[in-house]
Amino acid sequence: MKLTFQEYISIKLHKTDLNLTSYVKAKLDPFNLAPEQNLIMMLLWEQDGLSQQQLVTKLDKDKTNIARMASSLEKKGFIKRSNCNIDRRSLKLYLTPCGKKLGEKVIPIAEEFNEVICKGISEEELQLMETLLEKMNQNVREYYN
Amino acid sequence: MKLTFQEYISIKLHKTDLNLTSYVKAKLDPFNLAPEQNLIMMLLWEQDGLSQQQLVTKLDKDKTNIARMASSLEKKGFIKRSNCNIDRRSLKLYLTPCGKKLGEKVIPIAEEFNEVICKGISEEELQLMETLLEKMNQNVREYYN
DNA sequence: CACAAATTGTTGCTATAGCAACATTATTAA
DNA sequence: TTAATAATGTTGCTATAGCAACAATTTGTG
Repeated sequence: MKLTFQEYISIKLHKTDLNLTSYVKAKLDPFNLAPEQNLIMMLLWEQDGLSQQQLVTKLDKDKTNIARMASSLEKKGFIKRSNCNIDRRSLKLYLTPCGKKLGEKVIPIAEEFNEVICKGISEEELQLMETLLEKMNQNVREYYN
Repeated sequence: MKLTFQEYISIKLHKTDLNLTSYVKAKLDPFNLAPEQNLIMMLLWEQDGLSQQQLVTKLDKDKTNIARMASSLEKKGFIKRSNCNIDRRSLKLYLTPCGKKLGEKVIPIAEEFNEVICKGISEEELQLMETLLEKMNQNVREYYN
């Protein structure tokens, strides 16, 4: 079955993701915070003192990215990195006062963003969407093995 | 309403997109073709001789990216770029014999990929997913204006 | 305990992704 | 028809994104 370019679900998904990311980027620009860096901050606002490796697991990203984003966040003064006493290989990320204050401004924006994109979408539809996304992830994982 | 990190639909969408892209990347690596470059090729296999500006519109990307990817595809020998006679600002992209032959191998892979990720998902569910993705795009567009 | 293996993080590389500023060409307006 | 404006593409910048190779540290095995 020959598909047209527009028919690939992965392409639509990709475009939507880029579109949403671009919107987030614009919203966060005034705070000197890039979208992916914000994901790290979101996790730290939930739980301070995570290690880079923990962020790798939670964000499902390469350790290289995490290291560079963390370094960038440190340069901006939002976090401090310090070596873990128990495992001296490990770097832990701690919010600075500046980073904590940032959360008070940015978290409401993140929640508003979520409301905006979900407007007119029912709880059931949202739930199904999550299920389908997870199903796709699983399909890919299975195919790898 | 305070959301947990895992509850943001945009984050799940983003992760799924990255996961799918990473899979595509691995599948296309043997062909010396990056995922986004492949999108350009897909469009050219459908219709040869598109201009960079046409690709910008179809792919919803910045012209900078298109220019650089097109340049890369040209270096790899899959396409040739030539100035349009009617509008001399415009660059048109044409498949080389090598680029045409590539399509015979890669298009089946793209279709197989689509089947893999859609496994166990019904036509109705897929349709709803597309509708919801479009709805989210629309929500963002409206909020911009 | 000593050495092999795994873990954690960094550096260097390439590929997206988009903004701003610019050059060239085409179109529109006065 | 000339001048202002649009459109098309390029260059330079920053931010993801992930691979390979490496260094430092910890863990596991003999």
